[in-house]
Amino acid sequence: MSVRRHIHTSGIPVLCVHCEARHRGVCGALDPDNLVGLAKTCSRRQIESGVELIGDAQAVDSYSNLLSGVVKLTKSLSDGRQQIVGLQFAPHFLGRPFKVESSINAEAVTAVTLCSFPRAAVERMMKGSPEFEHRLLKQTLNELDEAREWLVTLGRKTASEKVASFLLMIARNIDSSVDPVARSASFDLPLTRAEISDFLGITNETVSRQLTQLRADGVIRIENTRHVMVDSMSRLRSMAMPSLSQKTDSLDRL
Amino acid sequence: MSVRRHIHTSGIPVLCVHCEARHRGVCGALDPDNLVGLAKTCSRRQIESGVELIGDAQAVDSYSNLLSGVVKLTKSLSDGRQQIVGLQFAPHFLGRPFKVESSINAEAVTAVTLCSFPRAAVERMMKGSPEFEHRLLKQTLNELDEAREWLVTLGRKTASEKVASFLLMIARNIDSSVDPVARSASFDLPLTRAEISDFLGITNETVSRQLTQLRADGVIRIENTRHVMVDSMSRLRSMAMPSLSQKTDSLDRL
DNA sequence: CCAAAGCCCTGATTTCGGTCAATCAGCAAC
DNA sequence: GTTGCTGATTGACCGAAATCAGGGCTTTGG
Repeated sequence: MSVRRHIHTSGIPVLCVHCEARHRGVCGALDPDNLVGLAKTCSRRQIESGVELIGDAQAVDSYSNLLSGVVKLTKSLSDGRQQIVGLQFAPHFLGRPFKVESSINAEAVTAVTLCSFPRAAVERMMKGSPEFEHRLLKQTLNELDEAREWLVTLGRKTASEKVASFLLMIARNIDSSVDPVARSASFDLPLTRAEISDFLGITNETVSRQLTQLRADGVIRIENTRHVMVDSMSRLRSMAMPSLSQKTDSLDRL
Repeated sequence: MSVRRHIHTSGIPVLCVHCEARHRGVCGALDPDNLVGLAKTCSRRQIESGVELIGDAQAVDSYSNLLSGVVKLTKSLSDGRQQIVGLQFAPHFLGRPFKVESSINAEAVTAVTLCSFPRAAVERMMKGSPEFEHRLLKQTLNELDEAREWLVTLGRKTASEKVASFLLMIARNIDSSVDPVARSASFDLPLTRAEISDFLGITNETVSRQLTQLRADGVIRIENTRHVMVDSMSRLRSMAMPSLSQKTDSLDRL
C-alpha cells in the first residue's frame, strides 16, 4: 500500500524519512529495500506514562524502536523490592532477541512513541542483514557499559554521590544543550522520587534529602519538583566522585 | 607452518580440535577455513593468578578466548574504592570490540589459560563472518542479563542475601555437578574475601561474618577458607531471596 | 465546596553494615 | 628458630541510611 509506493527519497518509505531511528538507531543499518520490507510490517503507537510495555499481551511478541520518551526496565524481588536496571532514551531499540521469556519489565515513564515490528520480521532482518546485527551488538555493548557503570554506583558510592551521578546521567541524555562539558544544564526529571530511589538502590526519603542538600549547596535549583537546573556542572561532577577512567568514558559514550 | 598442515579432522587445526572455545565458545561459529586463518595468528598463554590482562602492554591490543580459569573485571573510583563488574569463566571471549580505551580492568583471579589473537585478525573475522558476530551478540546479551541481575543484588539485597546469591552464582559456574537443581554442591571459591566484598559492594568483614553465619546455620561448610560445601542448596536459594522471575532466569542462562 | 489519593518534604528513631582494632593461621625469607 | 606479610575472623563502636511518622501541596472527582 502507500508505504511502498510513496517513494520519493531514493526509495525510503515516507514513514522513515525523518525518523530518528534511521539516523541514529538501528534502522540506519538497512538499505532501502530492507527498509521497505520492514516498514510494511511496522506500526507507530503513542503510549502514555505508566503503561507496561513488556509482560502485557500487546508487546510481548514484538520489537520496537523507541522514537520519543523514556522507558524504564525493572526487576523485582518476590517481596516487592524493586530495582530499575535500565533507562532507555530515544532512539533505542527495545526487545530482547533470542529469548522467549524475560524476567525484566518495561514501562513507559513519560509519554512514549514506539515504532513496533512483529518478532518474526525483525528476526528475519537480523538473519538477512549483518549490518543490522552489528548495530544491535554495538547498542548492547553500550548498554553493558552503562550497566557496569551503575554497578559501581550501586555498590560503591554514597547516597549523595548516587544522586549526583543520576542527575549527570539524566543531563547527558535529555538536556537540550548536548555539550558534554557544559557549565550548566537544565532538564525535566523523567522519574518520580520513588523511581529515582529504585534506580539508585536507596529510599525515596534519602533521594529527597540529597536533592534538598544539593539545593542548599547551590549546586542545583528545582522548579515544580520535576525541572532541574544545574548551576554548577563542575561541582555536580565532583560530587559524583568520578573515577579517572569514568571521565574518559563519559566522553565517548554515544 | 604446522598449524596449517596438520589437518586430519576435516580441516580443523590441531590446536582447535579439542578446544572448548570451538564447542561452547565463539569459535564454534567459524568454518574450517576461517578457523585455519585465525589459528595461524593465535597464541596460547598460561597466566598466573593476579596478573593484569588489560591495561598492560601485552594484552591491550588483542582479543582472547578464556580457556580455563576465572577472570575478574573491575572498575575503580579515584579514591581507591573498587567494584568488580564482571566475572568470566571459561570458555568466554575476552575483549571489548569497537573501542580503543576501556575504563575496565581485567585480572586473572586463578591460573588462567588464554588463546589470544591480534586485534586486527578478530575484527576482520567479525566483518567476514556474520555467525561470529552473532555469537558475540549472544554472549554480550547474556553478560548484560547477568549485569542486570547484579544490579538488583547490589541495589536491593541485604548483606546476607548478597553472600548467598554470590555462592549460588559460583556454584552454577564452577561446580562439577552441573545440575542446576542439585540438592548439594561443592566448589573452590575463585576469589578472596576482599574480592568477594568488592563484588558485592560490602566490606570483607561483612563477607566473613555472613559466611560464618551460613556455617553456623548449617547451610554450608568451609575448608581451608576456599573450599565450600553447600549442604542445603534449597536453603541457600531461599536465603538469596530469588524473585519468581529470577528463578526462571537461572534455568535458561547458558 | 470537601474528600481522597499521589507525590514530596522533613523530623525522630533505629538498625544494618562500616570502621577500627586485635588476634590468629599460613607461608616465605632469612 | 624468628620475623614479617597476607588473608581471615571476631569484637566493640559508630554512623549513614532505613524506617516510622507527620504534614503540605496538587490533582481528581464527588
